[in-house]
Amino acid sequence: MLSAKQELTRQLDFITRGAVEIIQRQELEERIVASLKEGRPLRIKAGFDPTSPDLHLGHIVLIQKLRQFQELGHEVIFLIGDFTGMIGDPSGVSETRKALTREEVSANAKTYERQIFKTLDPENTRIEFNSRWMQDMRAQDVIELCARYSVARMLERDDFSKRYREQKPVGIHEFLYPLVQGYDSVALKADVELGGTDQKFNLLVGRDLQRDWGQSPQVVMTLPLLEGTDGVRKMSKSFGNAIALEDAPSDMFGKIMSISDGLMYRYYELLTSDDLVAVKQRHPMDAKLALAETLVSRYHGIEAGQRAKDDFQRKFRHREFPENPDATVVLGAADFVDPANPSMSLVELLMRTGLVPSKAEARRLIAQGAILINQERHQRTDAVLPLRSNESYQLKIGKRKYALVKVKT
RNA sequence: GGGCAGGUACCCGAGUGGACAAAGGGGGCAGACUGUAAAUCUGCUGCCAUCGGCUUCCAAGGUUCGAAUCCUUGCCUGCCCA
Repeated sequence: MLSAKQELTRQLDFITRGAVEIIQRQELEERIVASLKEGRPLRIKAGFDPTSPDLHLGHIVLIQKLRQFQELGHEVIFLIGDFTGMIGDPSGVSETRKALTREEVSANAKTYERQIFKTLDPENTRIEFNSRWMQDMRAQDVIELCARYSVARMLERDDFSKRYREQKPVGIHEFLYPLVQGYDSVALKADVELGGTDQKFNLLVGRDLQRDWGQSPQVVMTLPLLEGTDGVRKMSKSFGNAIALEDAPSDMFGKIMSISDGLMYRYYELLTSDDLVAVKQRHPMDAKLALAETLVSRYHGIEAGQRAKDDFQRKFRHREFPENPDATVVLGAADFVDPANPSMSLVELLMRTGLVPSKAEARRLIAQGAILINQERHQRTDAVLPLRSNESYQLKIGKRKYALVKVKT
């Protein structure tokens, strides 16, 4: 049995690992002490915008931290910002976000639950929606909430002031976002709130508002933002650089493999508990394969992880045709002018796979030498392929797309 | 309410009557190189078609042989003054 002091140290170490900033550390310590003494778990809040239905690896950094709190016996509140989602978080963006409709928000929110429980323990997770207390607010209440903050303080935010300086629009409703998020902490009586480093401002508003409402201000803990596949910007669906938890195993595997080595170590650091020193001693490619397999296994099962790895090796390392091509086209008699001597233009064939957006694009790909049929390169844009009945053709389009064409006449 | 500046392809942005499917950059795609990457280099990047054609520069009208470019109205954005 650990002494109270040892237990405190253990919890603090565990909790603060990987955190960028803790405001205030001293307060966190006091809360844990009180929690231990009273046997009352801390309420840990983290909010998520249901702006898009897919959680991605970037969210996992935070969710993993929630999990750790959970392991220590604290109460995790997974707050789905269905109300705030209709405003759109202005954090770090250079333009007004598109607001979501109520329907979109609730549809997105549903898929969240399924995804987070691959990391969190459903038994000990409280899911809340901030519409619960926000939707019944009267105009008067909203005005009172607004009165707690000043425009000057809002404009302290870099993203607002930057947009303002650049003569880009800032909607008044966007000022409401941090206020509502802060009020959520009041409504939930949060002890600790987690967020990405870009959330610092919003998180701090929570402290101010809680003070106004006579609560002791929550401890704010910020976590690093995971860079997306481009290695530069934070992972975000709207940047198109995200690896979604519900990406198909082969996609997820492929996306992880395509990141740079430097970024791979970052992913190791933020998404796994592996020893970084040991990881860096491995050959980068082996390390990357292992990372991809680990992550795919985590979200799709061990078997899927292995299959994705095998498929990847076959596809890229040995340049073999994959077991599950991206498209399969079956051509029957009706597809040919003369079924006795079936043939089809290469352009048409590419279109049939659905993997090429337009004929112009198909021609470009052909001319650039991106098309291989049964290992053989075809570079004539006007090529017409004679096909044989009951035969299959392996079509490779560019670096990573494969289609199987079956002729059945 | 008044004044001014704007709205150009996925994004940024040049173009201010014909040579404009529209410079340049970013992004994306392809090829080479590699470790499957990253970085680098090269090419491509509206759509359909065989020459050629079609639809684009906020929207709708108009002027003109001809409009992204000029005019009118509308919508949207920013700034300044009230």
